[in-house]
Amino acid sequence: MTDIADLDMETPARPSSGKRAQTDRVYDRLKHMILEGELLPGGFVLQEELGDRIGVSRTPIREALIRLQSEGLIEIRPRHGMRVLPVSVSGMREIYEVLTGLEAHAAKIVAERGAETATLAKLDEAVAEMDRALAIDDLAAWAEADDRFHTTLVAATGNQRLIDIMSKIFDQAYRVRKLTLKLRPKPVRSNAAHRAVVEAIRDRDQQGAYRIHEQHRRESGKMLIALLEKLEITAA
Amino acid sequence: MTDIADLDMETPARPSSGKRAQTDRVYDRLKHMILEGELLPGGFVLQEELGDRIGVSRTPIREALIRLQSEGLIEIRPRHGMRVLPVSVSGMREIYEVLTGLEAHAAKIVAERGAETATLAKLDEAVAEMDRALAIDDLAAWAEADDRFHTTLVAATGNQRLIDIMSKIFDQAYRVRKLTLKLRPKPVRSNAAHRAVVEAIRDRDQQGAYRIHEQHRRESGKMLIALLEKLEITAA
DNA sequence: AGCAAGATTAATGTATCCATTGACGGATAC
DNA sequence: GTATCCGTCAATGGATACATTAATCTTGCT
Repeated sequence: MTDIADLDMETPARPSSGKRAQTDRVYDRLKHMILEGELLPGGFVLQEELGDRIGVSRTPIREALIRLQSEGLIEIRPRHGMRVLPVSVSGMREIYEVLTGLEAHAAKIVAERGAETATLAKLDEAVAEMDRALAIDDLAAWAEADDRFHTTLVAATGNQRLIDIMSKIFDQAYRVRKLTLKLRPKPVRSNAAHRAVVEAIRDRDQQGAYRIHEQHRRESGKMLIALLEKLEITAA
Repeated sequence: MTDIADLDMETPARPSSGKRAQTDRVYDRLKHMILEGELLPGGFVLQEELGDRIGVSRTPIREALIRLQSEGLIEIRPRHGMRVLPVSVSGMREIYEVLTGLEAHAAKIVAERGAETATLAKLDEAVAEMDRALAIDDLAAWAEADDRFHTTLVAATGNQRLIDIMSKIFDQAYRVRKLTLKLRPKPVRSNAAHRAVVEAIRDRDQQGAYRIHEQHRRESGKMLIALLEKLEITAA
């Protein structure tokens, strides 16, 4: 019964355009609302209210909520509705631990296998952009380039499962990172670390890539946690 | 609006017993069927058929399927039903890459923070059990102890997100591991590696714990992949 | 015979309906 | 005044009904 042709389909392609089901649009919409802070943590919201707000019945709402819950963005509580989960300081610590381990591992893998020139170029470009942005104090641009760097690095492993996991973790951290962007010290050392990682990858230096990236993530994680503790920011 | 009391609830406790919703039971049931091979990869199964088989309407089926899909166990294809995803060789490679990176990182974290004596005892006990099982060629018992070792190690980090991610990855690998258990060479070196990891943790030797565990996972991954390639096993 | 366009059908996605159940408030007993 | 019990009610979980739509089959044409 197992068709040999099935093998290539192991990661089903989700049609990103064209006719999308209502559930998917609701999911995207809600996720956007959560990430961008239109829907804040704390209060419970009823399914019906969400339905009214988005203009759809409870069914697609429920299905979208199930997905969001399994991704750790919301909590569904039987007779209270759903609420956006706050990300506590300890939650952020968890997130950074995973981030550190997985990204450093990704750097090692990429260094081991060697990266395409196109990938290296993308990484270089991201670092250059970070420098540029930092020079003119454009934090938003810096953050964008930083994201791109990390995303490119992870994508370069070609490991879809790894990519998916990282993406979910990123989403969980998104709000906090956005909030703290303006408050954190200027990320000067960050750029140097990124550059060094690219170099290690280029040199096929597995251990170096791993060590440098791990160190970098660990430090920026520590910085962020310290910042959060100082600010007593608990939710974003 | 953000209640300070919310912080502790960040990881909502799922009531594991008591009144459970039908959706949850369907989810458990389906997951069990998939993991234990009662529902094989390859063929598409319609929602209605599942409903009939389990004795429930399509609604809870759909909701359970959404969860299973987001966990990477099945694929839902609009007019064909759902099918259990086969785990290809390359899929297994992905899984082991993640496993390797995360577990080694977990070992490092535990070594860094130091483990409770209870945890160390559990790990010791698991290793002892593995030895015992190996001596009498009881592969099932060995596998069970091996699982327990890895689960305990990851749990010892106390990082719920890490634990959840690992659990999902484990589930994905479950069928293949079960299939190959009888076919793989006797895991003699495995036990030694496990023992060494526990020692490193006991000595608070971060780097050692990381290096040994990474090496171990990497090797057993390679062995498994080679085995799969030889057998041309593509789905479980 | 082979192929294309249209009709048919079956499975889904969504809406709606209904029964269940847990939260809340008020009344009562202490 | 306080705590407890019970009744009410609202929100949910689940079943059902319905519209949509893509896959398949038919049929006619070349």
